[in-house]
Amino acid sequence: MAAGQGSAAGEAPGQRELPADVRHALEAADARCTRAGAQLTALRRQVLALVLESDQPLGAYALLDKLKAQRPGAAPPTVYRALDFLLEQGLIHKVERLNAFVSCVEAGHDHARHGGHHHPHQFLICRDCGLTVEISDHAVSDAVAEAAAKAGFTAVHATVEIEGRCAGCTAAHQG
Amino acid sequence: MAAGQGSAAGEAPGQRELPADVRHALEAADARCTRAGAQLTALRRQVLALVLESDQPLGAYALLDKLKAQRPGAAPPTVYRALDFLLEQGLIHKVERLNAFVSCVEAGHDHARHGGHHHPHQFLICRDCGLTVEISDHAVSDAVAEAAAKAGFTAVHATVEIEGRCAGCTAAHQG
DNA sequence: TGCGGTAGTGTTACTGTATAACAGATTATT
DNA sequence: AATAATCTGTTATACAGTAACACTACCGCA
Ligand SMILES: [Zn+2]
Ligand SMILES: [Zn+2]
Ligand SMILES: [Zn+2]
Ligand SMILES: [Zn+2]
Repeated sequence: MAAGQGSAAGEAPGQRELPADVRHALEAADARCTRAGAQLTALRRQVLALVLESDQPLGAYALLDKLKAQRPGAAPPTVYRALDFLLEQGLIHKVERLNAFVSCVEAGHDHARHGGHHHPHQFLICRDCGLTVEISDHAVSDAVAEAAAKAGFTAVHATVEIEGRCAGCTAAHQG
Repeated sequence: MAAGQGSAAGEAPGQRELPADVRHALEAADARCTRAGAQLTALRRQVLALVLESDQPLGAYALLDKLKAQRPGAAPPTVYRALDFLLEQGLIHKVERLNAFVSCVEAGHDHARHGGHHHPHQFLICRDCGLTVEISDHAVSDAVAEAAAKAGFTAVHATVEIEGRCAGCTAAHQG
C-alpha cells in the first residue's frame, strides 16, 4: 500500500493538534475551495495551517522546515506549489518586501465578502518589531485605480506595502 | 595596448560611447552626488549608465552580465554595492515585484525637486509587455499616509506597484 | 615621510529565494 | 481497463543577496 495522502477517519499520521480558531479557519477554507471547484488536499491544508498558526509572515523555507516535521521528504517545490495554490485561492497573501507569506484576514469570513478570490489589500510593516498588519483601505485602492487610469493603465492588482513604525514601537521610543 | 574597446579622448579604458541623453543624465547625477558629498565613481557611473540605457527594469545579475563586458572581474558584490549607493542617492529605484532596478525619472531633474533624495513614487507594470512606468501621484501617497495613520502607524516608505495592462496592450487586444 | 583613517573595490564563499524538468501516484471520466 | 487530468516526489539548477577579508588609493597630519 502506497497511500499518498490518506486522510481517513482518524486523520493521517503526522497530524498535529491544532488550536480551535485554526481548525475553524481550515474548515472555512475547505468549504471555500470546494465551492470554487478546487481541492484543499492534505498537503495544502498542512501548509495553510502553518501559515495560520504563525502570528508573523513566514518565508517559504521557514515554512519548509516546519513542514518537514510532518512530511520528511518535503522539498522546495512541495511548499512553493502549495503556496501557489493558496495564493490563487486568496487564502494567503505574499508580502513582497519580506519574501514571506501571511494568511488573509478576510479568508476566514466564509461568506467571502470578496467573492472568494483576491481582494484589494495593503500591508503595514513595522521596521522595529516586524509587526505586519493587513488592511483593506478603499481610499487607497481607489486612488491607486485612478492613478493607473490616468496613465492609461487598467489596474488588475496592486502591491501596497507601507513601512514605518507601529503604535507600540512609537510609544516605546518616546518614553 | 590592452584597450578594452575603443575609447575617446581622455576617458578610461573600457568606456563605451553613450547616447547623448544618457551622458546628460550622468552629468546631472554627478553634480547631484557632489552636492551631497558623495562620489559617483567610475564603477557606479558604469552601473548607472547600464540602468539608464535600458528601457526596462534590469535584474542585478543581468546588470552584472553587462558590466562584465567592461569589467571582467565583476562579481555580485560589485554590482550590489553600486546599486546600494545609487538607491541611497535616489538615482535609481527597485521594483520589488520584479527584483529589478530602474533609473528614477526625476533624478534627471538636476534641480532635485525632492531635495535630492528619495521621493514617494509608484510603479505601473504591464503584465503583457513588461512596460514599467514610474509615477508620483499625490493622491496615492496621501491616501497611503492616511491609511497608515488610521492604524496607528507612522509611514516612512511605501512600496506601491500596480500591475495591469498598458494602453498599448489594451488597444492591441481589442482590435 | 611615515602613520593612521576613510572610502572604494577585488575576491571567495556562502545563504536564501524560486523554478525547471521528469517521474510516480491518485483520481475522475470514459 | 484505458485515458486524461491533477497532485506529489525528487533531483538539479537558476536567480537574488550578503559576509568576510584583502588590497589599494587617497587624505590629513605628526
Ligand atoms: Zn486579505
Ligand atoms: Zn513595532
Ligand atoms: Zn523616482
Ligand atoms: Zn503593455
